[in-house]
Amino acid sequence: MRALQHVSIERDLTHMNRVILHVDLDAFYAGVEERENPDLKEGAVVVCMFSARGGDSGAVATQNYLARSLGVRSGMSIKQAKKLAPDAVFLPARRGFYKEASERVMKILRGHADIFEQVGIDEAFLDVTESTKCDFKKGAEIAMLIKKNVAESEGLACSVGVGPNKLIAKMASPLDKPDGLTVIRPGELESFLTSLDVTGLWGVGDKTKKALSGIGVETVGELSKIELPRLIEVFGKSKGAWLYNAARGVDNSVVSERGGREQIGRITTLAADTRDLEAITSKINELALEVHRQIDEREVLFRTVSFFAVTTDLKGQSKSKTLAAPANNVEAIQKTGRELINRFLAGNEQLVRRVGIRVSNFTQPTGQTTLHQFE
DNA sequence: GTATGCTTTCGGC
DNA sequence: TTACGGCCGAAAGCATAC
Repeated sequence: MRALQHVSIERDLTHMNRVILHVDLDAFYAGVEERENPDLKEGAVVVCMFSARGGDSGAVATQNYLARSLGVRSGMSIKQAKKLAPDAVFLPARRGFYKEASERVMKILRGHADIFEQVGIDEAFLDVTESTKCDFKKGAEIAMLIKKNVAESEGLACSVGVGPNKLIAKMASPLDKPDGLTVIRPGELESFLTSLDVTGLWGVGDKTKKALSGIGVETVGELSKIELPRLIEVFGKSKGAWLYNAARGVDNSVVSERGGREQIGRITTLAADTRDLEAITSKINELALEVHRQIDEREVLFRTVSFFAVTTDLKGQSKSKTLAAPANNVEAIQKTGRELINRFLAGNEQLVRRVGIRVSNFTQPTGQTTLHQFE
């Protein structure tokens, strides 16, 4: 009897009272550049991806907070950024260099986590439920320690959100940026969520906002008043249930270590717009070599190949094909790539500006079923 | 009808 | 309206399977 009670309490604790941290490096690329050259901190810094067209063709990857205050945003054209911040320093992005810094930071973060999950180059989730014994005060102390460690060893600022699950931690981390720390305890969920616009929920974008608007819902508080059956009726079982839970700050998704990227691709801007099959194919073949080098390194097989194109009007389109059997040779990428290029050209009349190729749907070369047969 | 898988688009940084 | 990278993962939308 006592044992049963103990089990059920323990299960409740793990389900309801997790302590999750979301760590996000502030203006990461710009932060690394500032650390390398502290004089940069005096002014606006814009880290750019220059295209193969030369001049200022390209887009902004990220900017420091001074540039941000002038209106510069990631994704905007470099030309536009130069109009907004003519005195800023414009630097070419050095991705490999940032990756090295990222790896050192992630190593620090991993050291503070019971369970660790890296997301992209500059974000991570840490489950610290065990080591804090579900104590949010201890969670906040770990967050402060992480911020101190990352600042001292890498000279970088980060913002941390602490919450009872991934959803809340992720939503909390940007609230106090830069160099922020925001803790949201289970008892504070309702007041935190109620007045938020529905798009404030991580996972709710424009599409879902419009659909919710259609049933008279604008804020998370309003969403929480809708009955579950109604949400399932409008959004289907899975998304309806997700919305129902999210509106209450409930999220059962777990922090779990990732095995590496799930897709590997390369994309580039052509020297001039074209619809020439041979020109596009030869560029894709080059990119395929690079993609193949990476999957070779990872020692994985792929089953899906995707071709991606941006046309003169700057609209993106993709074509993909899943192979009957996993492959690992560059010829499979190139051959399928050519097939997809043909399909794309057949269905589109625009000139092509950017092209890319990517592979996904990975499997391990030695199938586990084969191993299990001998166990 | 629901689950699953595949293709395409979207959106963040 | 003008005018733009290179990635990535997730969402959306559809087809097919059960």
